[in-house]
Amino acid sequence: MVIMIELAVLGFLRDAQLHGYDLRKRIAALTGHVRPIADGTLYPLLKKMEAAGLLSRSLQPGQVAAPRQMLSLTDSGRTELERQLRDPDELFITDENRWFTLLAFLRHLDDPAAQAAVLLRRLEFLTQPASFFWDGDRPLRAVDFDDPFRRGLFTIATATSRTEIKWLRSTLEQLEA
Amino acid sequence: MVIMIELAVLGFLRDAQLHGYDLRKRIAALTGHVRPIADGTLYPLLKKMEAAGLLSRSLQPGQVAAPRQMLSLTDSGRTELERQLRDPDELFITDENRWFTLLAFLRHLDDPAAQAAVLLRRLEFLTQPASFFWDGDRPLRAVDFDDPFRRGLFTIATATSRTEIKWLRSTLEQLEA
DNA sequence: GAACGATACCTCGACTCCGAGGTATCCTGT
DNA sequence: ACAGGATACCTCGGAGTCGAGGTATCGTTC
Repeated sequence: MVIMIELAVLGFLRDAQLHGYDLRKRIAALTGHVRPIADGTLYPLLKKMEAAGLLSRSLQPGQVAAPRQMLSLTDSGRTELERQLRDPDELFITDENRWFTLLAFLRHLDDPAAQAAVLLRRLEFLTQPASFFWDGDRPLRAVDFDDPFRRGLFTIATATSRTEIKWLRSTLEQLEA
Repeated sequence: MVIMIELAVLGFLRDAQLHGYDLRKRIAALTGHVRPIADGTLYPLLKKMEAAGLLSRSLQPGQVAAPRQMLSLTDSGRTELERQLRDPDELFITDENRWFTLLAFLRHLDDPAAQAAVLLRRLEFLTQPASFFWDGDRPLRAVDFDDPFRRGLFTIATATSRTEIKWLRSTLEQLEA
């Protein structure tokens, strides 16, 4: 299982040096409304990433009270960010919350072709034949249900896919121009 | 952390008795394209749910070869399903994959008012003021970025929310009629 | 009879994440 | 001086999940 917030940590630190607390707040803003991240997840991860040489820390006086850790991305961290952006784990392609995290930092890939390759993966995912329910080999559609909630499921999934597919195609055209 | 697939197990078994292998395939169809569930997650969970009295198992000859376990929801399991549908964990409201699981089985709540209450929670979630990025106290919008990917993030999130909000409102009207 | 493949279920060590509880620092108010 | 609050960071035991490896059963083929 891939670490959900590692990419966010790398991405935000690529944007700018940040204090741990600030970083926490930015991650919360990006994905926390869907899925909050506990301190118990973040701080050990920061520690681990420092140990792995992905980021460095220096202690500074706090803004109001407590001292704070200034976090900076190392060259190694930068490389790791680019690696993760270029070749993201499948869950970053399929799970919306993770996909949004990926989008938030994709500009840090210099190569439009690499950016396009990532978008293509998402496009393939969204355009693959899929259904939530099957009758043997036959995918069931909204009309197969007299249940408004299952109908809603299809309606929502179809509409949201359509919107995103449109954006993906349009953005891919720009990247190839 | 709430068990992601427990609701799916309860829901599918509420639909019909199923063999473990069939159940696995249905869950995979419902949510597996986004997030596949490992056997190591499912089978111990079935065991745990049996121990908790939520489901019962009886061994049957397999369709082709190996013997299979026929799984049936108990009255207790039924009650637990209704409890989870009526008062779902917050993550089932906010995380799309889980929300879809919830929608798939919401018809098993008899009370339209209880169904409506769940939809209202999702509506509140989708209509709350939110942004992915902030500048101090100010939420940033798509126009604040010249980065096409962050712009896309807002575009996609806004459009998909709009679609679902529309469906939610329409369905709530039907439930109240 | 043995090997293989398909069906069907299981375990285990490792990893990720949670939530509760905690520590540390500084400033303000009593 | 002490308590409380806000800022800022940390740990730990428990829960959920993964992926790899495994067992069991039956039918088919050689």
